[in-house]
Amino acid sequence: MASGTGWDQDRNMNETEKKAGTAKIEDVAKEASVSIMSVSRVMRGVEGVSAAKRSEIRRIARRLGYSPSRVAGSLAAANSTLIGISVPTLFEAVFAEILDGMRNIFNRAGLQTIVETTDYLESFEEKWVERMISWNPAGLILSGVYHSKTTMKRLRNAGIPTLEIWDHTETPIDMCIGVNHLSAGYDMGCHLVALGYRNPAYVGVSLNRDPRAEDRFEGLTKAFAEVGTNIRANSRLATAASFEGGMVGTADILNNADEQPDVLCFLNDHMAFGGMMECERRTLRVPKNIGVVGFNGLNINEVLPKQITTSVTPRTLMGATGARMLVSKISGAKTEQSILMPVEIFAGDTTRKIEPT
Amino acid sequence: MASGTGWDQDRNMNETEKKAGTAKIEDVAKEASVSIMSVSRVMRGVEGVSAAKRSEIRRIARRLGYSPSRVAGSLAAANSTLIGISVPTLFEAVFAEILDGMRNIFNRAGLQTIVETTDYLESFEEKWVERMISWNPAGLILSGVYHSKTTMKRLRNAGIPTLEIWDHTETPIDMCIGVNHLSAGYDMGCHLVALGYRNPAYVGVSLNRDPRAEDRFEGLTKAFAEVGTNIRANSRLATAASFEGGMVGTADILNNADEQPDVLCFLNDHMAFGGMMECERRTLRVPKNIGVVGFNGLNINEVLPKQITTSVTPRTLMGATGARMLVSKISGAKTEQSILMPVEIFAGDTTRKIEPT
DNA sequence: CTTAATTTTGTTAACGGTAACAAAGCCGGA
DNA sequence: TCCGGCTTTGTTACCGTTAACAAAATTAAG
Repeated sequence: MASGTGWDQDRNMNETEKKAGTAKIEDVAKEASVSIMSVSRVMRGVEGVSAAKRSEIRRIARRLGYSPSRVAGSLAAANSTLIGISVPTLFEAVFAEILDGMRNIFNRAGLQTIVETTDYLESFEEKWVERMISWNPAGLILSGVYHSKTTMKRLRNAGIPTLEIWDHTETPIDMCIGVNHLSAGYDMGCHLVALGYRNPAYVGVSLNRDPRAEDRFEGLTKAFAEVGTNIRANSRLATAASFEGGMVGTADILNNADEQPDVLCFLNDHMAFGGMMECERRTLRVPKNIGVVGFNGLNINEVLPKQITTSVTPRTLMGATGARMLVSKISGAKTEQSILMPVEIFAGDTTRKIEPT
Repeated sequence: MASGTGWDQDRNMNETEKKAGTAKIEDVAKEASVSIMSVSRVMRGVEGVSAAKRSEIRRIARRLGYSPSRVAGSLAAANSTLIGISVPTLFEAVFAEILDGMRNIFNRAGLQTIVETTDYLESFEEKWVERMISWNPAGLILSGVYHSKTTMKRLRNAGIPTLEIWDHTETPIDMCIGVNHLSAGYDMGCHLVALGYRNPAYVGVSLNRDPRAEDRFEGLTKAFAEVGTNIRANSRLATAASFEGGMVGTADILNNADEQPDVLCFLNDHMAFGGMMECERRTLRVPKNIGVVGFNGLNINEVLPKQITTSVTPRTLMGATGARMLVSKISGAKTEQSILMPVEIFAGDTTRKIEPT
């Protein structure tokens, strides 16, 4: 093969493999002495090439390390295999689970996903939408139903199949699947009221950060207001929805509240766990002396000796169903416009029936 | 504006906004009575357009809802703003944190990231690499240093800046930043040996699943072998590296081991926590009756009354540094080829000094 | 007022493919 | 042998943008 000199070796490689990754359809066509179209057909797996040529072209493409350019391809064919997905954060298992539910569906449909985090910033989401649109995606997925005006307008105009997930509205940009956070909060509130709790406190994060959490808080507030209690008066906002945030917020409340609360409601299960740890540290017994309530049904609950009372949301199913909706919309089928998923209250070991005082 | 009839309104919109999202550079150019190139220049923010035209073009582009096609753009300019990132899973906070560290760096550099999960499957990673290459990315990031042969060859040939992260090797495909899992395991093993533990057990997940965990186990094994103890004889493999997996594996060991272990080593902190819960359920006191050791420095540790002894890895910093390496390589600068990050042992409350028997 | 230098604007030819259509090759039947 | 129909192969014209260069307009200098 190579004659032995470095120069010849280089030259030889130049002919057969070149800079490899840079081989284009033309190189393959030349090497196989066929037209570019034949190569294109083989690479895309469409009919109309004789078996002999087909396998010959395949072999040469492999040898040259040819990889068809999706950039050129999707420009020419005006088709896209890209799904853009925006979530606020990947630290919340919620979104990891939603994404996990989507994965298989999109893979099977041959769609490529682009995941981006917005850190709960509308402005960031807006820029992301702009960037994504310029990639001509087959579909877009946004978290929640609150977006900037520009974002909404942009998406309505763009005519790209769009799915809003996790939150719910009857008037989505295009399609929507999620839970009703307001009623999730309200239902939990009613549950607590029914148990006899009358002196609740809330620990969350700064307002305007996570609108879903805000809605749940709103629901809780309403439920307690119906029995004449104002939970809002007794709330603390930590800087992060983390274990530690829950702990710090709880410490703050327990130190400073006029009257000791009989139940602590948290933005999510992470915070609830942190808060519960703080209670135990102070030898406040849960649920004997104080109740603890989270949100989401985090899987840490599986191993806790005292399972946290929480609202269980169907994350994986939501992801999978949402992905299916989007795929079917993309393929032109008629699709459900808006799906409301149920939230179930899990009555754990951190709340109990309270005797009326 | 609109004359009042539905038809006219439609017509009006047709002229000014069209199907909006579908406006192309040509439409803007026509509307502004300038050449396509002027519009292109304005949109890209390059010099050489008079202030008057510039703002006029901007206005019209906005009105028409014009969004430049990155697909066409990157084909023509042969430049790419895409960074492909592959991680095994998003359920491990490790990877979420690494990604978080990268985010700002890439954003600031104007690079778009595409995140994909491989579920620890080499075959999946291989397909992903193939797909990514066809998008002509500016750079690629893979998790770990173990990849299929095809993947390695493909990447070496493609000439795309590639970063391997989380694990470490002196012979990366291109660049590498991570920790040495083997010595992390070994160091923790030595730490435990020094504390006096001689009867360790291990709880992880099925072999060949997570090669990094495998390496750490190897290191642990070596450290204990040096004092004549075989930890491998006393190990359990759960199906998932979760809270529950840790609990189930622990129960299995405690039920079936010939001799009760004096310390339980876990694949990560999640499993360690689950295991600790199981110990407490059995009123086995930690660390009095049994030690518990995790890996990673999960942030749940911040709130636990007993902080888990663990190896702390610099995830966020690793992500940020890795992203910087890649960016600088992309921009043609000379770059470090391989960076080894330190792992620190955190001596928590779940291990103690053991008296020699 | 010229002329040169500089800035602004426009033209042409890619970028790497695909769609749509045209041409060529192959087959059996008349 | 010739014809029509089917399959295989090739040609041409884009897809929406940018690089490179050319032309026109403007400004500065003499």
